[in-house]
Amino acid sequence: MTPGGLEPLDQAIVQELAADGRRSFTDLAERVGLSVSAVHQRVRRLEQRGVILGYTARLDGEQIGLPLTALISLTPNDPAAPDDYPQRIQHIKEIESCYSVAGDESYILLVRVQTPLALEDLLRRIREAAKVSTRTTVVLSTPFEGRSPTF
Amino acid sequence: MTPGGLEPLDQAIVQELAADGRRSFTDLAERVGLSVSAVHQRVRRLEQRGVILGYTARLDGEQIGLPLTALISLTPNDPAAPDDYPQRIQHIKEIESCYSVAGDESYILLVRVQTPLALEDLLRRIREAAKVSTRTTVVLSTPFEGRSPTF
DNA sequence: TCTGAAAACTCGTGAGT
DNA sequence: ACTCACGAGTTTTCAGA
Repeated sequence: MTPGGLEPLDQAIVQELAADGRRSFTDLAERVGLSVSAVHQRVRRLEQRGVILGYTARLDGEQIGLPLTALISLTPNDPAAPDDYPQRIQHIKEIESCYSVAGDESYILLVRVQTPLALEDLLRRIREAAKVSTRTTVVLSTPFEGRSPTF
Repeated sequence: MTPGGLEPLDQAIVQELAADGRRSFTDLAERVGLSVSAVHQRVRRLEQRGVILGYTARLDGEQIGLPLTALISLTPNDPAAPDDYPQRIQHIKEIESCYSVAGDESYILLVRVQTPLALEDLLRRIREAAKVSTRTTVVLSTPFEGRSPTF
């Protein structure tokens, strides 16, 4: 169980911030048993090393007007074309995540839009920008999402 | 363009917090053009209404010792069984997100583990807990993930 | 890399418009 | 619903071990 390249103290800090990204240094210091300034230094170092990539508010898609979530699989039209798909589609704001995958398809995208019509338009833009075929799986509901990892 | 059930001011606040979940109220106040306490009130209300579900640090899977990401599709073994799959698998910590989907499969899971062996073990636990068949797509790389939505 | 202390800044609340 | 004001708490920096 555990060691994954990260010191126990850093691991504890990172886990606390994954669970609550707005936890104060004072609070973190108590939980991990260090002084406030030691925690401060460690968090800054974790940010600089790229262990912590950033902080975000998790939002309810329904309530922010993006009720339709979908997973889109991408298959290149021309298998010989250079593999620069992420670059070609990164400007498309509706794409939240992009995974390069092993399997029948090359990429899987997670997208959020307002309406079915917006999804149709999005698919057209993705196909044109990346010269790919798409296969779309609509998300009906999200039992849970973005839970913080345990390690 | 825009109105999705959220006031422009709330929209601006929420967008700032999606981009940087640790932004201070002072900072937010300047950006949206309100007093600090007005922003404070609005953020509290957004949290209570469930528009903001929480805050998290985004972490680098490689660096925290969970380098292997996978997408797992679930198909019920017994199509007549009650649909309580999320409940049956929510205790499994490696599962970060769970989507109920339209299509050939019933659910798609996003998971993170240390090693191929840990993935094998995880699949066994999922199949046993939920009485499902699984189809696994291994993530080779993540060009981008968890980008904040624009709305 | 840690601690402790001081200064600057931010939070959180309450009163008032 | 917003602003202003104030005390409490937090962040940030620095010297020293």
